[in-house]
Amino acid sequence: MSLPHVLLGLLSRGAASGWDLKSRMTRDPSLAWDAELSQIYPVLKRLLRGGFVALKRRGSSKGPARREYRVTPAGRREFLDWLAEPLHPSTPRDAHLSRLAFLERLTPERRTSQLKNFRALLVERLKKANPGATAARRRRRALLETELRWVDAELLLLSKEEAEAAAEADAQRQLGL
Amino acid sequence: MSLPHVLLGLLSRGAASGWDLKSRMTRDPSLAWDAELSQIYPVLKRLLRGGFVALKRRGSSKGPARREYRVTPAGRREFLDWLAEPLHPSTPRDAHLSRLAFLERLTPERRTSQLKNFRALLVERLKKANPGATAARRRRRALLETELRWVDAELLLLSKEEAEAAAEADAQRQLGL
DNA sequence: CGGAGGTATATAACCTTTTATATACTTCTG
DNA sequence: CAGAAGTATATAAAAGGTTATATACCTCCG
Repeated sequence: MSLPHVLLGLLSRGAASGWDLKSRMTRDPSLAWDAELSQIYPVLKRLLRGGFVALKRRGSSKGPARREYRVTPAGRREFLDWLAEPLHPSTPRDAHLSRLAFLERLTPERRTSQLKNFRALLVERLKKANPGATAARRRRRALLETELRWVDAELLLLSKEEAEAAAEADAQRQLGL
Repeated sequence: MSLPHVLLGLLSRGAASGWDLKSRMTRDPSLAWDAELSQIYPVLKRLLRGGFVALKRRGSSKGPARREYRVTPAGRREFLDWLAEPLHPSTPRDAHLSRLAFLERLTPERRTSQLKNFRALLVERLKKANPGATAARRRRRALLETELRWVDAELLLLSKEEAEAAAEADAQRQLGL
């Protein structure tokens, strides 16, 4: 049940429409949250009915009229209460990483290619990572860097294994002669 | 849609009941997945109907009869296909970390106490972290260690800020004399 | 001027996950 | 022997999240 609170948090950085909120969430991965527009619109309505946000209609230069929301004092209070709740490190679900847990089931070649692909994507993310202006961004960057180091270590292990296997095959061939 | 595949993966480490699968998932955080029993039982039924697992009823020494499942060849194939899909680093949703993104909204004192609490929980997790027998476990451990270093850096920053603020207050007092 | 593409809101249908509740059998403890 | 606690399965209801689809207005390009 974070979405409403995250929206309140984003709104308290400045009034915004549902569309704006979606792009703010998508643009900033350090937020650790994202949602579809189809989820955002109903939540904004609920927040409006609850008095946590106020609505201002605004003609827009492009497209249909924008519905801009800003937080009310009640909304700010709700947000701050949420923010003050104790923080836990979590082990969130991750569809891709759960695959990682079974990596050893693949052949070394496939494992290597999976990890190389993963590495390339990590590097891309690191390039895009925002400078560490906030604690959350510094955290994100540090984690990405660690993950990169980890992939490299795994790739190294795999290449060593391969070299050993090759050496052994060589030795066998020598014996055969 | 990972749960069915994760269950197949766990089952291919050895036949198990729904109850066993739940405890395997909960015990191993490097899996990056967990689910409630109420979700596991229906999924196992679906897998059974689909021919991906086979059932063996077993009287149990304690409690009602166990329904033990094992993967079929079709299940193994399905699992390996899933495993071979390209891996992406992801930015999963995390209810707690999304709170972190707004940390700067709290007063420095509250921030410090939040981070100290977070730190204590991290240390606990690190203690429990399994030795790095698999790539996924090595990854998890590395990330936890990085997170710990990050919290310490943030706490250091905060204490410096506090010291500066104190010094300034001191200077003002001196001027007032 | 027709269509592609971006801005903007909205809803229905579907799937996944959580929470609540029920049942059954066993062992251990008071 | 009553009740708590652990093992085990099961289902219903609610909440949360994704995918698909519709509408509307604008600009730019051919």
